[in-house]
Amino acid sequence: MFRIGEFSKIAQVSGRLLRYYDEIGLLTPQHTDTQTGYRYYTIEQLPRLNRILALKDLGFSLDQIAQLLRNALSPDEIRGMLVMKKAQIEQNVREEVARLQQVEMRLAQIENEGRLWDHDIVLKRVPQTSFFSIRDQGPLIRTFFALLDDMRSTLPAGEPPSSFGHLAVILHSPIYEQSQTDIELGFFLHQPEAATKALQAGNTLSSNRCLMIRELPPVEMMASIVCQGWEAGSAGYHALGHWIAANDFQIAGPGREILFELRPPHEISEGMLEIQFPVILKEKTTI
Amino acid sequence: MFRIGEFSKIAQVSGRLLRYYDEIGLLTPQHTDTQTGYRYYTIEQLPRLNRILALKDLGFSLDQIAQLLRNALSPDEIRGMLVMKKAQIEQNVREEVARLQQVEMRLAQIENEGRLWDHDIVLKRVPQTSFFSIRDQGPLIRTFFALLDDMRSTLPAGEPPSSFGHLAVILHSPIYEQSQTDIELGFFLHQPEAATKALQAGNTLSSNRCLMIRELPPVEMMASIVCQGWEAGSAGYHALGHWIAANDFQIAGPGREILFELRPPHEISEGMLEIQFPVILKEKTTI
DNA sequence: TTGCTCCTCACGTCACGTGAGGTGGC
DNA sequence: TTGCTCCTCACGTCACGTGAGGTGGC
Repeated sequence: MFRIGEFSKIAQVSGRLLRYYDEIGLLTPQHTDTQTGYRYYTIEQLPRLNRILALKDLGFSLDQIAQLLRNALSPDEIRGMLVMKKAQIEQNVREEVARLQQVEMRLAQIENEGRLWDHDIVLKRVPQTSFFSIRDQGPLIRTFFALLDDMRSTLPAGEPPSSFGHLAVILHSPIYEQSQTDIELGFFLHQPEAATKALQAGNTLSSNRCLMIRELPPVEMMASIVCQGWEAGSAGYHALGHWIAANDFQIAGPGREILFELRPPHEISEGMLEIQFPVILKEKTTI
Repeated sequence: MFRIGEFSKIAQVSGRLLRYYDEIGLLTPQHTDTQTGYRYYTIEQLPRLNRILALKDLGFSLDQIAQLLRNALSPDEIRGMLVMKKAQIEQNVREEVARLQQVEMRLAQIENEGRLWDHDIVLKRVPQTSFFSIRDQGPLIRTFFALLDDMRSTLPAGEPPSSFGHLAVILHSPIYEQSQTDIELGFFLHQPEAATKALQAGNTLSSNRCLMIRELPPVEMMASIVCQGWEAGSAGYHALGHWIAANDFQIAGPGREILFELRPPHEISEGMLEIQFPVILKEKTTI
């Protein structure tokens, strides 16, 4: 029998930790003096504590550890927990590596320019999103309004329901070809089910275009700038392009334009928008 | 001017987050109505919010972000923060990868044996430690007592000071060669400075052996078992050896014996001890 | 008797999420 | 007037660390 101090020294943990594990029932001392409240541990309890610490190190919560040690789980259930944990750790690794890239990028930037921020361009990660959209080709402005009309005609009362997010345009063709573009217009979806319902409502399009719901993949590095109005947006494109080149990035996919304000058609070009381009570090070319 | 709801929708964050950032002074609304308390934001504040979110994503705390955005830091200081952050993330990656290995090992184990734990053997990570030691070769038992005597003679009153940790033995030669072993005996150190002082006190050894303080490297995977007494310890060695082979590990360095109890010589072999061996996954041999 | 160890509260951590209960604006 | 949005508390999160203030054991 050891008092808490000895036991904590043997196990290389704090007394507070042992008291806490007692409190939550994870490791109850062999005996507790009812008079003094003193906790007494035995050496046979050390392996259990070691297991707890080992599982904690794997990233399990104390709650999960309690389950794992209660012997209430079948090997299959334990395997399930391990597989989930493995996937989670792999995800963590991917995230940390992405973070690392970003930090390295910032470091390079500060070497080049002496500061962390260029104008109002920010680099961020964008998670996976559902996108409810319609796509066509043609001259930029005309196609945009045609798609917008089509989209509106599918919405109840021409207004996007509250489960819809912002209006966005995905630019599938290079931006400098304004006469023959390939663009996709749609709404981000907070709850994809709501849109499915809208689709099922059976609204038909006046054109023979196709409504679709798809998942936009997550983007690790998205260079973005916010502009007020399409005129400023044009300048924004230039700034973004310059910034991307100056920081040794290259564009790695279709750009997006997010329209924060859904104004009536005649003044829609005054609304605020965000221009986004996914980027990756330019691979170094051998000389 | 946007009310908090609109601004939060534009920025894709919660209202609570904006209120919190206001509360800690990280992002104060352009204007707050003194009567109603309503917060009003402008579009010019969006880039700042985006920067905050981007830095948060890199793993900085809100406190650090506040510093970074206060423009109170020189480029050099910012670079310093980034370099530190980079090192930290790299450390995280290493840790996550080690975790991943451990989880994979557990998965293999549950496939093989149908349970997570074999007897009382646990696999754990052991951090770097300072070790205050003395080393010699010879028959195991005799050399052990000789080294222990030597070590005692250097300690004030023959007792280890409180800054010393447990007594341990490192087995530099294979354990089955009991007649001609190479062992290192010493104490783990909580505060290396204290031991340095002990060394400076100038105690000389009766033998011509050498006291040393060195850093034991961290061990990612340490297979360990706790036994009561040297007899049980002998069985412990067998169990460990069996377990290591059965789980496709191989021993990857000198083993350790940690003696938790420093009893008087005639009954020291009754004390509790932990046997440890660093292991790695056996590389798969091509058939 | 004097230290030393142990005890039980109870607050702090970090960045918000999540109600509760109440009010302003169209 | 009715919703809708906004407000301010205030508790909860997770696994303890860190005192404060008091008592038991040799």
